[in-house]
Order: sequence, then C-alpha cells, then structure tokens
Amino acid sequence: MGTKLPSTSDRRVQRTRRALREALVALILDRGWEAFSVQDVCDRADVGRSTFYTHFADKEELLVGGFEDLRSALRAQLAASGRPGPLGFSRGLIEHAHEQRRLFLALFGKKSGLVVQRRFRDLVFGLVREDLAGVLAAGRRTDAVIAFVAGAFIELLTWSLEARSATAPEEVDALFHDLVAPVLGAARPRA
Amino acid sequence: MGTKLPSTSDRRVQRTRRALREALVALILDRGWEAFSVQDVCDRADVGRSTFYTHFADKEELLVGGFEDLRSALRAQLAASGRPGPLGFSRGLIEHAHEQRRLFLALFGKKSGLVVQRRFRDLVFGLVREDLAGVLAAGRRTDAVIAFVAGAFIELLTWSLEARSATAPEEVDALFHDLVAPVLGAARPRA
DNA sequence: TCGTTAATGGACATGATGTCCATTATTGGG
DNA sequence: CCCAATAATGGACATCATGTCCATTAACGA
Repeated sequence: MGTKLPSTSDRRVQRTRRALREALVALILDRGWEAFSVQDVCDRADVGRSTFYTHFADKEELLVGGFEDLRSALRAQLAASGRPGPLGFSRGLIEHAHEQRRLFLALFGKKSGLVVQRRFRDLVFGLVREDLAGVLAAGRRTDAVIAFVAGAFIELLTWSLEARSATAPEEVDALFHDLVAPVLGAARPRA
Repeated sequence: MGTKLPSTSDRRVQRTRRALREALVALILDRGWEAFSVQDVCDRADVGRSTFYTHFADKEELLVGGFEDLRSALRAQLAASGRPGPLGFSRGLIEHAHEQRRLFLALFGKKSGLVVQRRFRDLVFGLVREDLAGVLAAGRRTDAVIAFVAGAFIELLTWSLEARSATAPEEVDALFHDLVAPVLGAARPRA
C-alpha cells in the first residue's frame, strides 16, 4: 500500500496524474484494457513506474476517477436539462457513449476487462435506481425491476454502439423508452 | 501453440481432463476466477503443469467445455419439456443457476473474471435470439430487442441469485415473463 | 531562499506464463 | 501378451509483470 498519498494541490502531482490518465485512455483505445501493463502506461505518460505506485495501486484505480467524473457530469447535465419523467439519464448517457464511441467499444469489446464493465454496470444501476425510486413505490420486486431495466439498458446501449446498427442516439433513446414503458406499467403494483 | 492435441479416446486423456475440470470448479468455488493460477489447477488436479498445456492453452479454454455442456443440456431439456411459447429456455436456465447457486455467484461476484461473464452472455444471447426468431418477424430492431431482453434476463437472474432476494426459480421465471411480455408486444411491428 | 515534498530509476524479490525436453508410464491394437 | 505409440511427468529456461524500497535529484511554494 502507498505509504502517503501526494497532496493534490502540487503542480507536479497534477501533471503526473493528467499524464497518466491520458496515457491510459490512449492505451485503452489502441490495445484494449487487458493488453497493456502499468509499465506501458508509465512509458506512454513518460512517468517513472515507481511514481505510478505512489499515486495508484492499480490500473483499475487509475480508471476509477474517470468514471466518477462521468457520473457527476451526467447528473449535472440531467439537472440542467430539467427533463421530467423516469429514466431521464438515458439520453445523456447514450449521447456521451456515442460521442466516445471508440472508447466505449474498446471498453466493452473483446479486449475489454472485467473492472471496466463492472464499474459501468454499477453506474447504470445507480442511475436506474434513483430514477425509478418514485415510480415503483413498493414491494420486494423493486430491485428485480431495477436489475431488469438496467440490464436491458446496458445491452441496448452496447448494441447501439456496434457498427451494424447505425442508429442515432435519439433513436436509441426513443427505442429504450418505447420498450421499457410497458415494463414499468407491468411492474407497477397491480392497481 | 500445442503441437498436437492428445487423442480423445485414450483413458489417460480422459482422466487428466476430468481431473482438471473438477479442480477448476473447486478453485472457482473457493477463490473466484481470478485468484488462482494454472499451477494451482494442476496442483489440485494432481497433474503436471506441462501436461496442462498439452491440453489447453488457458484457464479459459478449460472453462469453455463446461459452458458448451450447459448449452446442450438446456437445449435437450427444453426439447424434452415441450413447453411452447417464446423464451422457454428461461425456466431451465434459472433452475440450473439456482441449483448451482454457489458456483454462479462465484462466477458473477466480485471475484469473477471477464471471460466467464462474456461466455455466459453469449449463451443467453444465443438462446434469446433463437426463441425470438419467430416472434419478431421483421426489422432492424430485432437485434435491439434481443439485446434488450437478453440484458434484462441476465441481470434479473443475477439479482435472483443474490442472498437478499430469496426467490424461487419459478417465481423468478414468472417475473421475467411478466416483465418481458409487454416488451414483446411493444416490439412487434406496429400492426 | 530554503525546507519540504514529489519524481526518478534502478535494484530486488516474487510469482506466473509458456516452451522444451529427456525420461517414465500407460495404453490399446495386432 | 507384447510392443510400438503416445501421454504424463517434472524440471529447466526465458520472459515478463508486479509491488516495494531507497538514495538521489529536481521542482515547488511559502
């Protein structure tokens, strides 16, 4: 374990971390998650390997920050757009994924890694849970429905990123809402 | 790459492979996919490491066979039960997963590995695709719906395996069909 | 300016991978 | 039942990644 984490304010620290992040993205893009080592990241970032370990324990840990950024960005965007209705996050997330299509494909494609997917899954589950909190009032089924919807969303998004389906983000979002609406109906306590 | 694969009929080969399979399952159960090495498998199976490599290139490759077995077992079971209607595979798969609950949890839990999940995902996608072939006649949306349904199924199943939800397989299956039925309705070409 | 703190790179220990080979045993067909 | 064919074995190697440690150097900012 790192004995002491470098203080965030120092310029050197910021420079180092930024360099590592950028190198990470670059490497994910052209090799996929599993096919590069900490050493590779350091080489690309022009940072000493021992330096890496004073900041992060892992490749994974280096990745985490990025996902947290995404999460807050989505929350902010959603709040700003003021769109009502459940599952409003989908639009922003789909758009972002399409903008970063190459990166997302690298992350979910054959050369991907476990961590990445798990993190993303957690992100989506959290978003779905929050958005459905109001809609599905009661019952143990709540978690089941959340799982159902989140899983459906993730796979639909993944599908939409693949080459064969040249589908615009808005269409994907519309499709998602079309398909999911009746589910929410069915999941509502039988009134 | 292995120069020559051992002929399947030889008793020694069968014994070796069986031992390796069993060791693999045992290790997955008590350490999770990532936390053991080829060496560990060999030790547990009491097989020389060099022997391992004459049969398989990887841990992964060793795993593959098991999934193929599962697939054919499901197909056979479904055919035997003669249950009609789309997505009939779900019942059998859910039951199997619940019977092998510990194993499935080890495979999908925090200590899991990428390969495992991907393989399982492929399995489910295949099943969903086949079962929906008749139901969703036309359109490019077909693949989207398959992804939607498969993703939903996988996550619902995963949810049902977790401790908190003590849900019987039949209930899970019923829930799945309840939730998915309206989706299939919505996905049908607008008649 | 100067004390503090980060970066550096090289050295180590460790452990996994995959390959190769000479030797030993088991096997199954003739 | 014997023997040629083929698996299994285990140890040796080369390679590579990981994580830790340290003495030295450079950059920072108060």
